[in-house]
Amino acid sequence: MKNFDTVSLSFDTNNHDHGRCIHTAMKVADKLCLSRSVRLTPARRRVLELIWESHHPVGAYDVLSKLSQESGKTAPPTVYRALEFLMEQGLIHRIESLNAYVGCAHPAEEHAGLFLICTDCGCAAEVHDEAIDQAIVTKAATLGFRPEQRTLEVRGTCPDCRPNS
Amino acid sequence: MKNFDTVSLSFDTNNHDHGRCIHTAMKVADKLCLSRSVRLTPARRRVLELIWESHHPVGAYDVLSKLSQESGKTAPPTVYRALEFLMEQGLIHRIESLNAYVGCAHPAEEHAGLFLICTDCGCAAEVHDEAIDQAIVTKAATLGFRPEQRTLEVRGTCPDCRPNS
DNA sequence: ACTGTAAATGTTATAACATAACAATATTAT
DNA sequence: ATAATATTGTTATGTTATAACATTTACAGT
Repeated sequence: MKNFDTVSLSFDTNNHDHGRCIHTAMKVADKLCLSRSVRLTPARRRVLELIWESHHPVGAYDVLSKLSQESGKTAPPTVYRALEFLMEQGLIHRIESLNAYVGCAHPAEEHAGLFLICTDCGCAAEVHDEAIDQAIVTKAATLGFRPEQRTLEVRGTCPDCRPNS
Repeated sequence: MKNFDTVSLSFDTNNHDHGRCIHTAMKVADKLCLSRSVRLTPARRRVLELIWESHHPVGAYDVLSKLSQESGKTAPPTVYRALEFLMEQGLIHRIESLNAYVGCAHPAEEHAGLFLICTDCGCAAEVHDEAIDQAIVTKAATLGFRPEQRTLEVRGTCPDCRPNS
């Protein structure tokens, strides 16, 4: 049921308490970095917050321009380094089909996610499904392929954007 | 068994008769375009051939430079237009995680593929699996999400590159 | 507290990927 | 032949990402 909750939150961008959403994400990030003895520096932390400002995947240059607005001239490497760190720590995911980044709702757990991306409102929900994982692993094994990392992005229409039918 | 054959071909880049591979792909493309009354012009055809030169996904600018070598100065839009056309016709697929393009082995059929990409040799095999398709569709339905298009790319090690274990 | 080392950040430049806009040419249907 | 449409050429620019090297900051050991 937990996954479903996550998804509900993600899709329901107008009605959920997103401030709380961000707050929780940041607390989890703080705790996680502390426990791993890696440094969630102010710059990295701010980038994470900016990404969490919505459930829409955010481009690196969007982050960059916000950063520039609030902290004066900032160069791309600043953002990309922060993104790289956050990805390594599992705090964000990259949406390959959008060249954009989105906060991860449960960074502590190892996971291979599935992103449902609404082409109407632009929101992206990260969900998990054992049956999908299993099917992919099985298929790969059949072919003698050893999977290491994966990208699964589904574009379509989310429940909030769908004319009720 | 057909999928397995396809995959074997794709992974077995050194041993299969790739000339034949290309030849078949081009014939299918010709036939398909004819049947659809769309024009596989020389430029488009050549781009398709270049992409089929290997089972490795090819970047747009790789295609561009080959085209420039053989036909004199060529500009990016030439390549991107051809790629767009070939994608529309299902003759190639885009690998989002690599910003690269790869030939489609069965362009006539509607399909949502899965790409197994070897991080060692760089080859990409397109496979299909009913169980995976089903699991994704089911999950989406459960969440009220209407899927329209999807990207599924698995990076890992292919059988040819794996130390026999 | 001092200092050497490693980590992080700043800075400049450029690479890599992609499209907008408009002109010219080729194809097709009539 | 000609008008309408599709394709290609051309120039410029937009977007995404990284290389390379300088500087600053944090931290561990003394």
